Amino acid sequence: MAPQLAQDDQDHLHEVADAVGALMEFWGFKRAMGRIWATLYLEGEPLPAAELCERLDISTGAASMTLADLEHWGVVLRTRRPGDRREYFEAETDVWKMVSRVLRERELAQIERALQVFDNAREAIASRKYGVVEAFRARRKLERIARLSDLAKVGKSLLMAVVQQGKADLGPLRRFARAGAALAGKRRE
Amino acid sequence: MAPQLAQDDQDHLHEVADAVGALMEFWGFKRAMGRIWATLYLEGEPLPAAELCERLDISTGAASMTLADLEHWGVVLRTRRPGDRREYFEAETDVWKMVSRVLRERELAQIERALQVFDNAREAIASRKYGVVEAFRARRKLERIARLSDLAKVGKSLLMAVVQQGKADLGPLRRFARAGAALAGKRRE
DNA sequence: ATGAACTTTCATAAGATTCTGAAAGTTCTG
DNA sequence: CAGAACTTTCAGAATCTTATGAAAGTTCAT
Repeated sequence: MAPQLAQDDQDHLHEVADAVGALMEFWGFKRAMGRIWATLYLEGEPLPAAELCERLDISTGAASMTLADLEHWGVVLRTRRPGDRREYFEAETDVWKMVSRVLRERELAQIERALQVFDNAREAIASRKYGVVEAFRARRKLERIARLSDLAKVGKSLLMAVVQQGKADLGPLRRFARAGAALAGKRRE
Repeated sequence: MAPQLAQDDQDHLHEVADAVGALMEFWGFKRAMGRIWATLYLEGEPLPAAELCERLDISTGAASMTLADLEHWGVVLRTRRPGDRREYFEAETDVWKMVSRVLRERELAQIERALQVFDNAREAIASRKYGVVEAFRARRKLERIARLSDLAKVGKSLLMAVVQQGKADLGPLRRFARAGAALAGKRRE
Protein backbone atom coordinates (compact mmCIF):
# COMPACT_ATOMS: atom_id res chain seq x y z
CA MET A 1 0.00 0.00 0.00
CA ALA A 2 0.95 3.67 -0.16
CA PRO A 3 3.94 3.37 -2.47
CA GLN A 4 5.59 6.49 -1.16
CA LEU A 5 5.17 5.58 2.45
CA ALA A 6 7.25 2.56 1.67
CA GLN A 7 10.15 4.89 0.94
CA ASP A 8 11.31 4.57 4.51
CA ASP A 9 11.48 0.83 4.15
CA GLN A 10 13.51 1.23 1.00
CA ASP A 11 15.97 3.35 2.90
CA HIS A 12 16.38 0.77 5.59
CA LEU A 13 16.72 -2.05 3.13
CA HIS A 14 19.30 -0.05 1.33
CA GLU A 15 21.18 0.39 4.57
CA VAL A 16 21.09 -3.30 5.21
CA ALA A 17 22.45 -3.94 1.75
CA ASP A 18 25.21 -1.45 2.39
CA ALA A 19 26.05 -3.05 5.71
CA VAL A 20 26.39 -6.42 4.05
CA GLY A 21 28.44 -4.74 1.37
CA ALA A 22 30.75 -3.33 4.01
CA LEU A 23 31.13 -6.70 5.68
CA MET A 24 31.96 -8.33 2.40
CA GLU A 25 34.43 -5.67 1.50
CA PHE A 26 36.00 -6.19 4.88
CA TRP A 27 36.29 -9.82 3.96
CA GLY A 28 38.18 -9.00 0.82
CA PHE A 29 35.36 -9.12 -1.66
CA LYS A 30 34.00 -6.32 -3.73
CA ARG A 31 31.52 -4.17 -1.94
CA ALA A 32 29.13 -4.46 -4.83
CA MET A 33 28.92 -8.20 -4.33
CA GLY A 34 27.51 -7.75 -0.89
CA ARG A 35 25.12 -5.06 -1.96
CA ILE A 36 23.69 -7.09 -4.80
CA TRP A 37 23.45 -10.30 -2.86
CA ALA A 38 21.74 -8.62 0.07
CA THR A 39 19.26 -6.90 -2.22
CA LEU A 40 18.33 -10.18 -3.82
CA TYR A 41 18.24 -11.94 -0.51
CA LEU A 42 15.88 -9.47 1.04
CA GLU A 43 13.68 -9.31 -2.02
CA GLY A 44 13.16 -13.03 -1.86
CA GLU A 45 12.19 -13.32 -5.49
CA PRO A 46 14.26 -13.26 -8.65
CA LEU A 47 15.06 -9.86 -10.07
CA PRO A 48 16.32 -8.91 -13.52
CA ALA A 49 19.71 -7.27 -13.81
CA ALA A 50 18.22 -3.98 -14.91
CA GLU A 51 16.29 -3.76 -11.67
CA LEU A 52 19.51 -4.12 -9.70
CA CYS A 53 21.21 -1.47 -11.82
CA GLU A 54 18.46 0.91 -10.97
CA ARG A 55 18.11 0.11 -7.30
CA LEU A 56 21.81 0.16 -6.58
CA ASP A 57 22.72 2.77 -9.14
CA ILE A 58 25.40 0.80 -10.89
CA SER A 59 26.16 0.37 -14.56
CA THR A 60 25.06 -2.60 -16.58
CA GLY A 61 28.68 -3.60 -16.91
CA ALA A 62 29.27 -3.63 -13.19
CA ALA A 63 26.08 -5.56 -12.63
CA SER A 64 26.99 -8.15 -15.21
CA MET A 65 30.49 -8.67 -13.85
CA THR A 66 29.50 -8.67 -10.24
CA LEU A 67 26.67 -11.08 -10.84
CA ALA A 68 29.11 -13.36 -12.62
CA ASP A 69 31.36 -13.24 -9.54
CA LEU A 70 28.46 -14.02 -7.26
CA GLU A 71 27.44 -16.88 -9.46
CA HIS A 72 30.97 -18.18 -9.42
CA TRP A 73 30.89 -18.20 -5.64
CA GLY A 74 27.61 -19.99 -5.78
CA VAL A 75 25.72 -17.38 -3.84
CA VAL A 76 23.43 -16.21 -6.60
CA LEU A 77 21.71 -18.23 -9.22
CA ARG A 78 20.41 -17.31 -12.58
CA THR A 79 17.00 -18.31 -13.81
CA ARG A 80 14.84 -17.59 -16.78
CA ARG A 81 11.16 -17.18 -17.21
CA PRO A 82 9.18 -18.43 -20.15
CA GLY A 83 8.11 -15.61 -22.36
CA ASP A 84 10.61 -13.22 -20.83
CA ARG A 85 13.88 -12.62 -22.54
CA ARG A 86 15.62 -11.29 -19.47
CA GLU A 87 17.61 -13.32 -16.98
CA TYR A 88 16.52 -13.25 -13.39
CA PHE A 89 18.78 -13.52 -10.42
CA GLU A 90 18.01 -15.05 -7.11
CA ALA A 91 20.02 -15.17 -3.91
CA GLU A 92 21.19 -18.39 -2.40
CA THR A 93 19.45 -18.37 0.95
CA ASP A 94 21.60 -20.81 2.83
CA VAL A 95 23.86 -18.18 4.26
CA TRP A 96 25.97 -20.64 6.15
CA LYS A 97 26.74 -22.53 2.97
CA MET A 98 28.15 -19.35 1.55
CA VAL A 99 30.25 -18.50 4.52
CA SER A 100 31.67 -21.95 4.97
CA ARG A 101 32.58 -22.17 1.35
CA VAL A 102 34.57 -19.00 1.61
CA LEU A 103 36.24 -20.17 4.77
CA ARG A 104 37.16 -23.42 3.13
CA GLU A 105 38.31 -22.17 -0.21
CA ARG A 106 39.88 -18.89 0.68
CA GLU A 107 40.93 -18.55 4.27
CA LEU A 108 42.09 -22.10 4.57
CA ALA A 109 44.06 -21.90 1.35
CA GLN A 110 45.72 -18.73 2.53
CA ILE A 111 46.81 -20.30 5.79
CA GLU A 112 47.95 -23.43 4.05
CA ARG A 113 50.19 -21.39 1.80
CA ALA A 114 51.78 -19.63 4.73
CA LEU A 115 52.30 -22.90 6.58
CA GLN A 116 54.09 -24.23 3.57
CA VAL A 117 56.50 -21.33 3.56
CA PHE A 118 57.07 -21.63 7.29
CA ASP A 119 57.88 -25.31 7.03
CA ASN A 120 60.21 -24.75 4.13
CA ALA A 121 62.13 -22.13 5.99
CA ARG A 122 62.33 -24.23 9.12
CA GLU A 123 63.67 -27.17 7.27
CA ALA A 124 66.21 -25.11 5.43
CA ILE A 125 67.51 -23.45 8.56
CA ALA A 126 67.50 -26.61 10.60
CA SER A 127 69.52 -28.53 8.08
CA ARG A 128 72.45 -26.13 8.06
CA LYS A 129 75.48 -26.16 10.29
CA TYR A 130 76.27 -22.96 12.13
CA GLY A 131 79.19 -21.65 14.11
CA VAL A 132 78.65 -21.22 17.83
CA VAL A 133 77.58 -17.62 17.54
CA GLU A 134 75.14 -18.12 14.70
CA ALA A 135 73.77 -21.28 16.25
CA PHE A 136 72.14 -19.25 18.97
CA ARG A 137 70.40 -16.93 16.58
CA ALA A 138 69.42 -19.72 14.27
CA ARG A 139 67.85 -21.59 17.13
CA ARG A 140 65.83 -18.56 18.05
CA LYS A 141 64.66 -18.10 14.49
CA LEU A 142 63.63 -21.71 14.31
CA GLU A 143 61.73 -21.42 17.52
CA ARG A 144 59.90 -18.34 16.35
CA ILE A 145 58.99 -19.71 12.98
CA ALA A 146 57.67 -22.72 14.83
CA ARG A 147 55.47 -20.43 16.85
CA LEU A 148 54.14 -18.78 13.75
CA SER A 149 53.36 -22.25 12.47
CA ASP A 150 51.57 -23.07 15.67
CA LEU A 151 49.41 -20.02 15.42
CA ALA A 152 48.58 -20.76 11.82
CA LYS A 153 47.68 -24.30 12.77
CA VAL A 154 45.39 -23.15 15.53
CA GLY A 155 43.71 -20.87 13.04
CA LYS A 156 43.45 -23.62 10.52
CA SER A 157 41.94 -26.01 13.00
CA LEU A 158 39.49 -23.44 14.21
CA LEU A 159 38.37 -22.83 10.67
CA MET A 160 38.08 -26.51 9.94
CA ALA A 161 36.12 -27.09 13.09
CA VAL A 162 33.74 -24.26 12.35
CA VAL A 163 33.21 -25.36 8.78
CA GLN A 164 32.76 -28.96 9.84
CA GLN A 165 30.24 -28.16 12.51
CA GLY A 166 28.28 -25.95 10.24
CA LYS A 167 28.24 -28.49 7.48
CA ALA A 168 26.15 -30.90 9.48
CA ASP A 169 23.96 -28.34 11.09
CA LEU A 170 24.06 -24.81 12.36
CA GLY A 171 22.81 -26.09 15.71
CA PRO A 172 26.06 -27.18 17.31
CA LEU A 173 27.68 -23.96 16.28
CA ARG A 174 24.93 -22.02 17.91
CA ARG A 175 25.61 -23.82 21.13
CA PHE A 176 29.25 -22.93 20.94
CA ALA A 177 28.27 -19.39 20.12
CA ARG A 178 26.02 -19.12 23.13
CA ALA A 179 28.72 -20.43 25.41
CA GLY A 180 31.03 -17.80 24.07
CA ALA A 181 28.50 -15.06 24.56
CA ALA A 182 27.88 -16.09 28.13
CA LEU A 183 31.57 -16.21 28.78
CA ALA A 184 32.07 -12.71 27.53
CA GLY A 185 29.04 -11.37 29.36
CA LYS A 186 26.78 -9.68 26.89
CA ARG A 187 23.73 -7.63 27.69
CA ARG A 188 20.67 -7.00 25.57
CA GLU A 189 18.95 -9.23 23.02
CA MET B 1 80.05 -18.18 9.65
CA ALA B 2 80.47 -17.97 5.90
CA PRO B 3 78.51 -14.76 5.29
CA GLN B 4 77.56 -15.74 1.78
CA LEU B 5 76.47 -19.21 2.70
CA ALA B 6 73.95 -17.50 4.94
CA GLN B 7 72.37 -16.03 1.85
CA ASP B 8 70.04 -18.99 1.59
CA ASP B 9 68.81 -18.35 5.08
CA GLN B 10 68.18 -14.74 4.20
CA ASP B 11 66.08 -15.87 1.29
CA HIS B 12 63.98 -18.10 3.46
CA LEU B 13 63.57 -15.50 6.13
CA HIS B 14 62.53 -13.06 3.48
CA GLU B 15 59.96 -15.54 2.27
CA VAL B 16 58.61 -15.95 5.76
CA ALA B 17 58.34 -12.19 6.10
CA ASP B 18 56.50 -12.04 2.80
CA ALA B 19 54.15 -14.81 3.86
CA VAL B 20 53.29 -12.92 7.00
CA GLY B 21 52.90 -9.81 4.89
CA ALA B 22 50.46 -11.65 2.65
CA LEU B 23 48.46 -12.89 5.61
CA MET B 24 48.27 -9.41 7.06
CA GLU B 25 47.24 -7.93 3.76
CA PHE B 26 44.58 -10.58 3.54
CA TRP B 27 43.41 -9.43 6.91
CA GLY B 28 43.05 -5.91 5.69
CA PHE B 29 46.31 -4.45 6.89
CA LYS B 30 49.11 -3.11 4.81
CA ARG B 31 51.43 -5.74 3.50
CA ALA B 32 54.40 -3.77 4.73
CA MET B 33 53.21 -4.08 8.29
CA GLY B 34 53.48 -7.82 8.16
CA ARG B 35 56.84 -7.75 6.48
CA ILE B 36 58.35 -5.42 9.01
CA TRP B 37 56.88 -7.13 12.01
CA ALA B 38 58.00 -10.55 10.84
CA THR B 39 61.49 -9.32 10.15
CA LEU B 40 61.77 -7.90 13.63
CA TYR B 41 60.18 -10.95 15.16
CA LEU B 42 62.58 -13.33 13.51
CA GLU B 43 65.56 -11.17 14.24
CA GLY B 44 64.78 -11.27 17.91
CA GLU B 45 66.73 -8.14 18.69
CA PRO B 46 65.96 -4.48 18.12
CA LEU B 47 66.83 -3.10 14.73
CA PRO B 48 67.17 0.52 13.60
CA ALA B 49 64.78 1.80 10.95
CA ALA B 50 67.54 2.13 8.40
CA GLU B 51 68.26 -1.56 8.64
CA LEU B 52 64.65 -2.33 7.83
CA CYS B 53 64.69 0.05 4.89
CA GLU B 54 67.63 -1.81 3.49
CA ARG B 55 66.46 -5.33 4.17
CA LEU B 56 62.96 -4.81 2.86
CA ASP B 57 63.84 -2.25 0.25
CA ILE B 58 61.40 0.40 1.33
CA SER B 59 61.78 4.14 1.67
CA THR B 60 62.46 5.89 4.95
CA GLY B 61 59.05 7.44 4.74
CA ALA B 62 57.29 4.14 4.36
CA ALA B 63 59.30 2.68 7.20
CA SER B 64 58.48 5.56 9.48
CA MET B 65 54.78 5.45 8.75
CA THR B 66 54.46 1.72 8.88
CA LEU B 67 56.38 1.51 12.12
CA ALA B 68 54.05 4.12 13.55
CA ASP B 69 51.11 1.94 12.54
CA LEU B 70 52.67 -1.11 14.10
CA GLU B 71 53.37 0.80 17.26
CA HIS B 72 49.78 2.00 17.33
CA TRP B 73 48.62 -1.59 17.16
CA GLY B 74 50.99 -2.42 19.94
CA VAL B 75 52.88 -5.03 18.00
CA VAL B 76 56.20 -3.23 17.79
CA LEU B 77 57.94 -1.20 20.41
CA ARG B 78 60.47 1.49 20.14
CA THR B 79 63.59 1.60 22.28
CA ARG B 80 66.69 3.68 22.45
CA ARG B 81 70.24 2.85 23.32
CA PRO B 82 72.50 5.08 25.30
CA GLY B 83 75.10 6.68 23.08
CA ASP B 84 73.18 5.86 19.94
CA ARG B 85 71.01 8.48 18.38
CA ARG B 86 68.93 6.04 16.39
CA GLU B 87 65.70 4.47 17.51
CA TYR B 88 65.52 0.72 17.64
CA PHE B 89 62.45 -1.32 16.97
CA GLU B 90 61.55 -4.61 18.50
CA ALA B 91 58.69 -6.97 17.79
CA GLU B 92 56.08 -7.80 20.36
CA THR B 93 56.54 -11.54 20.74
CA ASP B 94 53.20 -12.45 22.21
CA VAL B 95 51.60 -13.23 18.91
CA TRP B 96 48.31 -14.17 20.46
CA LYS B 97 48.03 -10.83 22.15
CA MET B 98 48.32 -9.19 18.76
CA VAL B 99 45.75 -11.36 17.09
CA SER B 100 43.21 -11.12 19.86
CA ARG B 101 43.52 -7.39 19.97
CA VAL B 102 42.73 -7.16 16.30
CA LEU B 103 39.81 -9.52 16.68
CA ARG B 104 38.47 -7.47 19.53
CA GLU B 105 38.98 -4.03 18.15
CA ARG B 106 38.36 -4.54 14.50
CA GLU B 107 36.36 -7.60 13.60
CA LEU B 108 34.06 -7.28 16.54
CA ALA B 109 33.45 -3.60 15.87
CA GLN B 110 32.65 -4.36 12.28
CA ILE B 111 30.10 -6.98 13.20
CA GLU B 112 28.62 -4.75 15.87
CA ARG B 113 28.06 -2.02 13.34
CA ALA B 114 26.27 -4.37 11.00
CA LEU B 115 24.12 -5.74 13.81
CA GLN B 116 23.09 -2.22 14.63
CA VAL B 117 21.91 -1.61 11.10
CA PHE B 118 20.07 -4.90 11.00
CA ASP B 119 18.25 -4.18 14.21
CA ASN B 120 17.32 -0.70 13.08
CA ALA B 121 15.86 -1.99 9.87
CA ARG B 122 13.97 -4.74 11.62
CA GLU B 123 12.42 -2.38 14.06
CA ALA B 124 11.46 0.06 11.36
CA ILE B 125 9.82 -2.56 9.20
CA ALA B 126 8.12 -4.30 12.08
CA SER B 127 6.52 -1.13 13.35
CA ARG B 128 4.75 -0.33 10.14
CA LYS B 129 1.31 -1.45 9.03
CA TYR B 130 1.06 -3.11 5.68
CA GLY B 131 -1.75 -4.12 3.38
CA VAL B 132 -2.34 -7.82 2.96
CA VAL B 133 -0.13 -8.09 -0.08
CA GLU B 134 2.79 -6.18 1.35
CA ALA B 135 2.46 -7.90 4.68
CA PHE B 136 3.66 -11.13 3.17
CA ARG B 137 6.76 -9.59 1.68
CA ALA B 138 7.47 -7.54 4.76
CA ARG B 139 7.31 -10.62 6.90
CA ARG B 140 9.80 -12.34 4.66
CA LYS B 141 12.15 -9.40 4.79
CA LEU B 142 11.94 -9.34 8.55
CA GLU B 143 12.64 -13.02 8.72
CA ARG B 144 15.67 -12.70 6.48
CA ILE B 145 17.14 -9.74 8.25
CA ALA B 146 16.71 -11.75 11.43
CA ARG B 147 18.73 -14.53 9.88
CA LEU B 148 21.48 -12.13 8.93
CA SER B 149 21.46 -10.96 12.51
CA ASP B 150 21.71 -14.53 13.71
CA LEU B 151 24.71 -15.19 11.57
CA ALA B 152 26.39 -12.03 12.73
CA LYS B 153 25.70 -13.02 16.29
CA VAL B 154 27.18 -16.43 15.82
CA GLY B 155 30.26 -14.78 14.36
CA LYS B 156 30.40 -12.33 17.18
CA SER B 157 30.12 -15.02 19.80
CA LEU B 158 32.74 -17.14 18.14
CA LEU B 159 35.10 -14.21 18.12
CA MET B 160 34.38 -13.39 21.72
CA ALA B 161 34.87 -16.97 22.77
CA VAL B 162 38.14 -17.25 20.93
CA VAL B 163 39.43 -14.02 22.34
CA GLN B 164 38.28 -14.93 25.80
CA GLN B 165 39.88 -18.34 25.75
CA GLY B 166 43.10 -16.98 24.43
CA LYS B 167 43.20 -14.26 27.01
CA ALA B 168 43.60 -16.70 29.83
CA ASP B 169 45.86 -19.09 28.06
CA LEU B 170 46.53 -20.44 24.61
CA GLY B 171 46.09 -23.92 26.05
CA PRO B 172 42.33 -24.27 25.92
CA LEU B 173 42.31 -22.97 22.40
CA ARG B 174 44.80 -25.56 21.40
CA ARG B 175 42.51 -28.23 22.72
CA PHE B 176 39.65 -26.85 20.70
CA ALA B 177 41.90 -26.66 17.72
CA ARG B 178 42.95 -30.27 18.03
CA ALA B 179 39.36 -31.35 18.32
CA GLY B 180 38.60 -29.50 15.15
CA ALA B 181 41.51 -31.01 13.33
CA ALA B 182 40.52 -34.50 14.36
CA LEU B 183 36.98 -33.84 13.29
CA ALA B 184 38.03 -32.71 9.90
CA GLY B 185 40.42 -35.59 9.51
CA LYS B 186 43.79 -34.16 8.70
CA ARG B 187 46.85 -36.13 7.77
CA ARG B 188 50.46 -35.16 8.27
CA GLU B 189 52.04 -33.21 11.11
C1' DA C 1 73.24 27.23 21.16
C1' DT C 2 75.01 24.60 17.00
C1' DG C 3 74.92 21.33 13.80
C1' DA C 4 75.24 16.45 12.66
C1' DA C 5 72.27 12.45 12.84
C1' DC C 6 67.82 10.76 12.64
C1' DT C 7 62.75 10.88 12.19
C1' DT C 8 58.40 12.52 10.57
C1' DT C 9 55.50 14.76 7.32
C1' DC C 10 53.34 15.46 3.15
C1' DA C 11 52.75 16.70 -1.74
C1' DT C 12 53.22 14.01 -5.56
C1' DA C 13 53.90 9.67 -8.03
C1' DA C 14 52.95 5.04 -8.79
C1' DG C 15 50.06 1.25 -8.57
C1' DA C 16 45.94 -1.26 -7.89
C1' DT C 17 41.05 -1.71 -8.01
C1' DT C 18 36.56 -0.77 -9.47
C1' DC C 19 33.28 1.50 -12.57
C1' DT C 20 31.47 3.04 -16.92
C1' DG C 21 29.38 2.75 -21.27
C1' DA C 22 29.57 1.77 -25.91
C1' DA C 23 30.57 -1.96 -29.04
C1' DA C 24 30.33 -6.74 -29.84
C1' DG C 25 28.03 -10.90 -28.85
C1' DT C 26 23.80 -13.82 -27.71
C1' DT C 27 19.38 -15.35 -27.72
C1' DC C 28 14.91 -15.42 -28.63
C1' DT C 29 10.52 -14.15 -31.22
C1' DG C 30 7.99 -13.66 -35.14
C1' DC D 1 16.76 -15.56 -40.57
C1' DA D 2 16.11 -10.69 -39.35
C1' DG D 3 16.07 -7.80 -35.82
C1' DA D 4 14.68 -6.47 -31.18
C1' DA D 5 15.99 -7.34 -26.43
C1' DC D 6 19.40 -8.44 -23.38
C1' DT D 7 24.07 -9.64 -21.78
C1' DT D 8 29.00 -9.63 -21.80
C1' DT D 9 33.38 -7.57 -22.70
C1' DC D 10 36.86 -4.38 -22.34
C1' DA D 11 39.50 -0.09 -23.00
C1' DG D 12 39.67 3.92 -20.73
C1' DA D 13 38.15 6.86 -16.63
C1' DA D 14 37.69 7.54 -11.97
C1' DT D 15 38.87 6.35 -7.38
C1' DC D 16 41.37 4.53 -3.61
C1' DT D 17 45.58 2.90 -1.60
C1' DT D 18 50.36 2.80 -0.82
C1' DA D 19 55.17 4.42 -1.73
C1' DT D 20 58.61 7.96 -2.47
C1' DG D 21 61.86 11.34 -1.11
C1' DA D 22 62.93 15.93 -0.16
C1' DA D 23 61.92 19.42 3.25
C1' DA D 24 60.81 20.36 7.87
C1' DG D 25 61.18 18.90 12.52
C1' DT D 26 63.69 16.59 16.54
C1' DT D 27 67.23 15.28 19.44
C1' DC D 28 71.49 15.16 21.46
C1' DA D 29 76.57 15.55 22.12
C1' DT D 30 79.62 19.15 22.38
